[in-house]
Amino acid sequence: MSKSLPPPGTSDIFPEEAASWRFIEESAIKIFSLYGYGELRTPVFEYTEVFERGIGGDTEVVQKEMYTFEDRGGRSLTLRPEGTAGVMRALLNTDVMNGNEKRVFYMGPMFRGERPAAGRKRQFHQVGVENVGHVAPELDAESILMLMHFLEESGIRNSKLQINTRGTAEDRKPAEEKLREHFSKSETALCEDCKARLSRNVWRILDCKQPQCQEFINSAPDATTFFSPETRGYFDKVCNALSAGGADFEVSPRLVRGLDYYVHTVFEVSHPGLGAQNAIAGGGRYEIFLPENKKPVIGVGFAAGIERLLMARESLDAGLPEKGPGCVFLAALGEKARDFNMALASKLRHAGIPVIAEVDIKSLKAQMRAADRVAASFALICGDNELEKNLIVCKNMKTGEQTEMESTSIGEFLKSIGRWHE
RNA sequence: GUGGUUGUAGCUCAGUUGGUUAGAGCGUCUGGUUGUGGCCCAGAAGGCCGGGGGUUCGAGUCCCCUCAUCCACCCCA
Repeated sequence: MSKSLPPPGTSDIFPEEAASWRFIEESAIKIFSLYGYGELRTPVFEYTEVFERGIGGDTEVVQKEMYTFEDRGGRSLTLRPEGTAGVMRALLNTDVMNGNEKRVFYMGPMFRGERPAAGRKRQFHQVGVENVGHVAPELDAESILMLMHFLEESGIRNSKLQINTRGTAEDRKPAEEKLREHFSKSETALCEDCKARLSRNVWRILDCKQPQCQEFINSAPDATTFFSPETRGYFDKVCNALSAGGADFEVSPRLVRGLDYYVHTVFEVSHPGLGAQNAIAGGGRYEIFLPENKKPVIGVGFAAGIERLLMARESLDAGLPEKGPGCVFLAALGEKARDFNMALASKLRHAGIPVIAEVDIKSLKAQMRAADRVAASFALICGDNELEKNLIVCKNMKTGEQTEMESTSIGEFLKSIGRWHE
């Protein structure tokens, strides 16, 4: 076994696989652009407080999953465990706090010190979007519709969209009381985790998968019924706009998300092709407090896990768009021909034709095998005979056809017959 | 962090109750007459059997530790 594996929970993405990644990323750029979003690139690490305040100190993520370190200047920095907080921090430098709407998307690696499992890495990758600075139910709905559009573009079928409302901070207090009241009655029967959640965060009990808790979760009151008429009206508008946009969704009063900053609409998309970690995307409306800021930044957005999107695609046997033509392989017989090929390779590449040239002196048989292995669409063969007459042998690897031609016109010929310019 | 699983060639895996020079398929390389790939045939290279310790006359096989993998819980994307 190799001793050169990357650290736990990370992986190397080789070219063949990277093609699928790029497909997802390009789909994201294409679709998000259709909705007026532009890319924002923020650092992969931030001051630790950006996440502590932005995500919420009570969350699992902040408490035990962050990669935090001190830099040489004694600053406490943290590798970003999610994208939203850093984006908000960056947008603070704009006029977003004055009600001006900003639409941005991001993509890149995130880091969480969890135990790796199916669909979970320590370095994982997300694409996400944020609509910041403006509140309207239509924007919540548009964000969700954009997510579904993106999934469709990415070739991901059979996904399931669930939505819920978390209300506002004021809405939650009375609802929380009712829930605590309900679960307190059966405290001794709850699982250990839920007993702790009873005081720390009752909402999470609704999310619990332990069998012994299900009975009490099912009999729990629908928390949203305790929310204010305004909040419920807001949520109705989101649902109506979603229906109008043609989205299939399910309202799940028990959908609770693990980050503290959510208010009003929350949503999650799951896919059957994954495993225990079946959420491929999730998000919602949020109010985020950052260091030195009294007012929260408001917005709505989501993130999708690229690894999980790829798993979903794989379960569907989704193919990639047709590959372009292969490269041209330059075979040489002898050192003179090899040197000639080096110069020719440079000319062809500058003409936009991808070229792999053999640098070692070896048998033509071996070189043709190599050409086949790299899936070359043409092989150009050059030896002493050709050099003398300024010719070159051009072999079409697919048909086996072979023609001799002037070496000076080979570039034009290849461009006319190949499809590299497309 | 808690459980379980696995760890033998570049890859996928065999290795019987511990017993001589550790195997297969695929891949790679070389050949099958002069300068031609894919198919076929022949041959070759390539393994501190994850690492360390122990039991034994003898360990890839048994025991302990360690590292890593995969999966589940937790939580999330």
